Amino acid sequence: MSAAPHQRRKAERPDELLDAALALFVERGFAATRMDDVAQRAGVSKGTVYLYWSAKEDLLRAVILRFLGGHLTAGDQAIQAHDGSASDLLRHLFVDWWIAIIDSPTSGVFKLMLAEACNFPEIAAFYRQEVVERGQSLIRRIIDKGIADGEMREVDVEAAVFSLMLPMVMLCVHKHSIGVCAPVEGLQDAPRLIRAHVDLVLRGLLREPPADREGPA
Amino acid sequence: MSAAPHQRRKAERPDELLDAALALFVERGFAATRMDDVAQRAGVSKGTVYLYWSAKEDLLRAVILRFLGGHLTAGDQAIQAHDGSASDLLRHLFVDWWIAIIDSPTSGVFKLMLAEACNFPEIAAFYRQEVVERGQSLIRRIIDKGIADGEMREVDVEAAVFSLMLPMVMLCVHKHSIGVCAPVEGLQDAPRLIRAHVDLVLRGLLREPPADREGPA
Amino acid sequence: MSAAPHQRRKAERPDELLDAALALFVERGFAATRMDDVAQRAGVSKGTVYLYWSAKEDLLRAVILRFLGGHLTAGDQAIQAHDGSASDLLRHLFVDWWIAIIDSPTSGVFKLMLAEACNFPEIAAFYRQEVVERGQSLIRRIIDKGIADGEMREVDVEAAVFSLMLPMVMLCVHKHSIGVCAPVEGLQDAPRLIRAHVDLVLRGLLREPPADREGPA
Amino acid sequence: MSAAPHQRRKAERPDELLDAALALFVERGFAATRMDDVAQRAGVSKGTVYLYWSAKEDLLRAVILRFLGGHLTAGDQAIQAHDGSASDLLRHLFVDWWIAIIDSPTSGVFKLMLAEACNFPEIAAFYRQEVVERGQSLIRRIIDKGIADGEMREVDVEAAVFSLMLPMVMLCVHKHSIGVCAPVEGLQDAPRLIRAHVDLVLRGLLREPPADREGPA
DNA sequence: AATGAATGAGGGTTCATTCAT
DNA sequence: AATGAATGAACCCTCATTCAT
Repeated sequence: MSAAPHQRRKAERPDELLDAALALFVERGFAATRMDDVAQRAGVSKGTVYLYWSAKEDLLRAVILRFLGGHLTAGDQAIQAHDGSASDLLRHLFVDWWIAIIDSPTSGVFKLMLAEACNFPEIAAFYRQEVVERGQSLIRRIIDKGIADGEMREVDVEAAVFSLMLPMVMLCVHKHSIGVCAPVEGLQDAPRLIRAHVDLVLRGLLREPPADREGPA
Repeated sequence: MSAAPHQRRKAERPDELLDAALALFVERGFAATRMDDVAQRAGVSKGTVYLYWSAKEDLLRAVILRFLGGHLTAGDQAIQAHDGSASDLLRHLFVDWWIAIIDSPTSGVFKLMLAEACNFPEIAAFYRQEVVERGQSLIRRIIDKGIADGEMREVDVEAAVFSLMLPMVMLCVHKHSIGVCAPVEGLQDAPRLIRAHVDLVLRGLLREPPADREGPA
Repeated sequence: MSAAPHQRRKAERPDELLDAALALFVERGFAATRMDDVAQRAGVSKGTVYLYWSAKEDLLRAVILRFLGGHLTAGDQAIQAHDGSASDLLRHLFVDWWIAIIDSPTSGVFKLMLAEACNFPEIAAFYRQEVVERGQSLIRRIIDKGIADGEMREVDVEAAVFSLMLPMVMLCVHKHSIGVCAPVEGLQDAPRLIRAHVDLVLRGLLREPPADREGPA
Repeated sequence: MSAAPHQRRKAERPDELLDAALALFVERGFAATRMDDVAQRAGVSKGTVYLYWSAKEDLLRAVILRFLGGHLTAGDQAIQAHDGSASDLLRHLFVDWWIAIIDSPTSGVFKLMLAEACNFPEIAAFYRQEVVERGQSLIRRIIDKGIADGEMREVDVEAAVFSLMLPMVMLCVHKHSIGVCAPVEGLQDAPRLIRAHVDLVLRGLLREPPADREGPA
C-alpha cells in the first residue's frame, strides 16, 4: 500500500522479478541483459534480486521453470477430458492451446530456450524432457487415435507430429524476434495461420478429406 | 595451383575469421562470444580482427551478409529454369534446397538472426527483406502456379507458404540449439522430416491427392 | 538464581555480540568479517547489531576496549602485593600471567591489533599507551628492582624488557594464526616455552646464575 | 624509455606489481586492499594486473612466494660456510641476517602471513614448512653444535630456538604495525634490540658466561 | 528490543578496443 | 599485416547500513 522505498513485499517480489527477467531475457538475450535492468523493470534495486536468487544463472533457471510449468499439464488434461475425434481434437484443442500460448508470456520462453540451450545444457535437457517430448507425445497420441479409428491414413506419425508442432514453435519464436522489430506481413495474424495450417495438414492426414468449402483468404 | 601458403593465408584471413565468428555467434550467441575467441578459433591474435572490422557489431553484420548471400539467388534461378509442375517443384527443388541449407553453415544464421533481431533492427530489416520476403515470394509463386494450373485447390496461399517454410526454418534453428546439447530423437533425420512434411502438405494442397502408397516409416 | 532466561538474554546481548565479533575479527580479520557473520554467531539478526553500535568500526573499538580492560590492572596490583625478589616475580607472576592470557580471548586481541593498527591509528594509540607501555613499565620496574637489589647485572633494561615481552606476544599471535591452520610442532606447548624462556633470560640477567639442575626436556 | 600509456614492459611489470601489492597488503591487509590501489601504485591500470594473475588470491600467493624465496637459503649457506663457534654464529650471522631482514620488504611478509594464515591455509602450510620449520632447524643446528662442543649447557633446545626466533619475528611484525602509526619508544632501534637479545640469551645458554664488561645502554 | 527486506556504493573481474612495435 | 600489452568502462555480486514493522 505504501510507496516507501522499503516496502515489505516478499510475497509478490519473486513473481514480479521473474516477469521482468523473462521480458528482458527474451527481448535482449540472457548475456545482454543486465541484472540492473531486471531490477529496475521490477521497480527494485539491484541488490534485491540477489535476495531471491544467488546468481544470474539461477534467475534464468527460475524463469524457465516458472513459465513452462502449467501449460503442458493443462493440455494433457484437456485431451483426456475430450471425447471427440482426432480431427476435432486438432481443430479445437490444439488450435486453442497454441493461440493461448502465443498470447502468453510463455511464447517468449521458446525463443529464450532456443537461444540459450547450448550455454545451459542442463536447462536444455529439462526443456527437452518436459516440453519437447511431452508435447510430442500429446500430439502423437492424437494421431495414433486417428489412425486406430480409421479416420486417418497410416502416415509416418513422428514426422506428422513435427509437421504440426514445428510451425507453432516457430510462430512463437518469430513473434519475439523479427516480429518485434521487422514485422513480416502475413505472419502477424497467428490465429489465422494456425487454423489454416491445421486444416492443411489435417487434409493431408485424413483418409477422406472434407468437401472443399474454402477459397483463398 | 595457388600462391605460396603464406600469401594464400593473407587473402583468406577475412573468410576464416567470418567462419570462426559465425560458428561462435551461433553456438554461444553474439553477446556471449568474445573477440578473443573468434581470433583464436581463426588462429590469429585479437588485434588482427580489428584490421578487418572496426567493431564487434561490424563483424556481426559481415557474418550475416556473407552467409545469406548466395542460396536464395540460387533458388530463384532454379525455379525459373525448372519446367515441371508445382508439386514437382516442391517435391524436388524445395526439398533439395532445404536439405542443402540444413547441412550448410547458413542454417546457423537462422538461429543467430532470430536470437539477435531485436538487438540489431537494421540487420533484421535486411534479413526480412532479403531472406524472409524473397523466400516467401518464391514459394508463393510455386503455389500460385499450382492453383493457376488447376493442380491445387484455391487455398489461403499466404498461410500455405508459412506452413511450408516455418518448419524448415525451425529445423535449422533446432539443429544449432537443442539439437546440439539435448538431441531430440526423431528430429535428427532432417531429410526424412522434410520429405514427409512436403508430402503431407502437398496432399493438403492438391485437388486430387495421389493414391496412398505409403505406410508409416 | 538469575532473571528469566529471556530477560537474561537481553542484558547479555552486547557481551555475546562482542564475544562473537572478537572471535571472527581475530580469525578472519576485520575487513573479511561480515556483520551478518557476527550477528549469526551471536544468534541474532543483522539489524540487532546496529542497536548497540552504529557502525562496524564502532564494534571493533568496543571489542578492543573490552578485551584489553582488566588484565593489566590485575598485573599491576599483583606486583604491588608481592614481596619476593625480582626473579621470583618473573618466574611466578610473569609466567602465570602470560599463561592465563594465552588461554583467554585476550590473546586474540594481540593478533587483531597488530593486523589492524595501521587502519585504525586511534585504536593503535590507545593500545600502545594502555597495553604496550603499561606492560613495558611493569616489567621494567621488576628488572630495575632486581638491579637495585644487586640480584641482576646492570643490563640494557629496555632491551631486556623486550626480550621478555616480545616472545609472549608472539606466542599469542601465533596461536590465532599459523597455530590454527598449520600447527607448528613445539609451539603448541606454550606454558613450557614460557617457563623455559623466562629461565633462559633470567640466567642471562642474574649476577649469579643458579646451579644447573636441568637437562634438555 | 617512453612514457606513453601503452608501454611494452612485460618483463618488468610483474615485479613492480608484486612490490606494490606487498606494500599495500602489509599496510592495509589483504581484504582491505583494492586491486585498483595495487595497479595505481605500480602505475598501471586495473585491467593490467589481470594480465599477470587471474585473481586477487593468486596475486597474494605470488607475493608470498617471491618475498620468502631467497633469504633462508642464503642463511643456510652462510652457516655451512662459517667455521666459528656456535656463539660466534649467533652473535654475527644470526644478528646480521635478522638486521637485514628487518630492513628488507620481507619483514612485511611476516605480518601479512600471520594476519592471513587462517584465510589461506594452503599458503600457511607453505610458510610453516619453508619458513618456520627451516628457520627453526637452522637455529637448532647451531645450538646443537654449541652443546656438542661443550660450549653450551644442555638446555631445552626447542624452547631455546623459540626464545631466539620469536622476538625477531615480532620485531618484523611490529615494524609494519604499531611501529608505523603509534611508534613505541625503544622498539625503534631494532639492531640494538637484536644484539642485546642475543647477548642476553647467549649468556643464558653458555656454560661459562663471558666477563661482564657492559653496563646499561 | 528485534527483525529482515531493501538499498546502493563499492570491489573483483571481464572484455571490446587501442596502439606502439 | 600482425601482434599482444595496456586500458577502462561496464557488469556481476557483496555487504554495511537503513528502516518499516
